[in-house]
Amino acid sequence: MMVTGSLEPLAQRLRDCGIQPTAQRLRIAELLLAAPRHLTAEQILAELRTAGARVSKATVYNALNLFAERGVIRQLAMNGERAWFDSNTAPHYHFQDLDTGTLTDLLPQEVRFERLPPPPEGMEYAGIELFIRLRRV
Amino acid sequence: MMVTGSLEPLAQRLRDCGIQPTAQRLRIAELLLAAPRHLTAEQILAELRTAGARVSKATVYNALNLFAERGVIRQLAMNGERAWFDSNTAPHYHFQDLDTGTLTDLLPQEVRFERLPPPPEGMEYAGIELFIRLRRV
DNA sequence: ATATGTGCAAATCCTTTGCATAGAA
DNA sequence: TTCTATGCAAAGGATTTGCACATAT
Repeated sequence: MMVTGSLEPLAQRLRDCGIQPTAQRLRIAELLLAAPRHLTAEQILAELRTAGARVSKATVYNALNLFAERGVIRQLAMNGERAWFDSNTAPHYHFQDLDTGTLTDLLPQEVRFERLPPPPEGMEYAGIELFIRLRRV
Repeated sequence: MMVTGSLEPLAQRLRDCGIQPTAQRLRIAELLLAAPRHLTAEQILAELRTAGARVSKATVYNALNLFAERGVIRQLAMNGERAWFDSNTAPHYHFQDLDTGTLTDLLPQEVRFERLPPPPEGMEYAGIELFIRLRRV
């Protein structure tokens, strides 16, 4: 798709990841990447529709999976619940409020490891997922 | 239920957690607690049935949720996938093989934090979940 | 022209629920 | 008896899939 104006940098970013910047994908990317956010697929669909966009649920899931696979966003693991998508792909970790399920980014400098195990023979690190679960006192 | 023999210590452990040691619960607990393991609900159901036990899926889920709630086992969060139940409730972390989904325990001394953030106002730590994701080189 | 993406509805997977029956206290 | 657990099948929620149509290169 031919993209002009303020969306061009976003389109280029998708192209750089080998993703065709279609209209729907741009809207989804815009939503997530405008600011660092944690959103579920349903939240994204709802926001897009409220904003008057014509998008289907399948397309939202397709786009999110594709983005995550190409490293544009990060998919976060929750206990059995729905998946959250994080536009912050820099290494960072999360607080998780057990009462509300809400995620909060930790600053990278707030967590530091003194020791980590070497990967087993023939394997390499693909990422570190760290949740600090919180409950109300 | 009246329990005798080798299952008595297990039954007592359940009672200590306020869980009635029924026949089904004992079989499920036995499966998980005989050795440290990571199992899904379906795997447990399959193992029990192969072993000739008469258990329903609902009972397996009920028991696992109850055990996890009472701290007998730990439920692990995976990316959108099904839940895994871990019989090791001591603080520890995991390797996760992204190709197979398999989890491996890390020894507590293999990970050490040099710095962790203080919990936000009015909140307290409820646990730390750490997955080191691995891929084949 | 050919490959790729989209929308819709139906299908699938995992987990929970409702309710009648069985078992424990 | 009274409370709790079990089994079954059906319901539920999140995500994927199949396929016809639309859009991109």
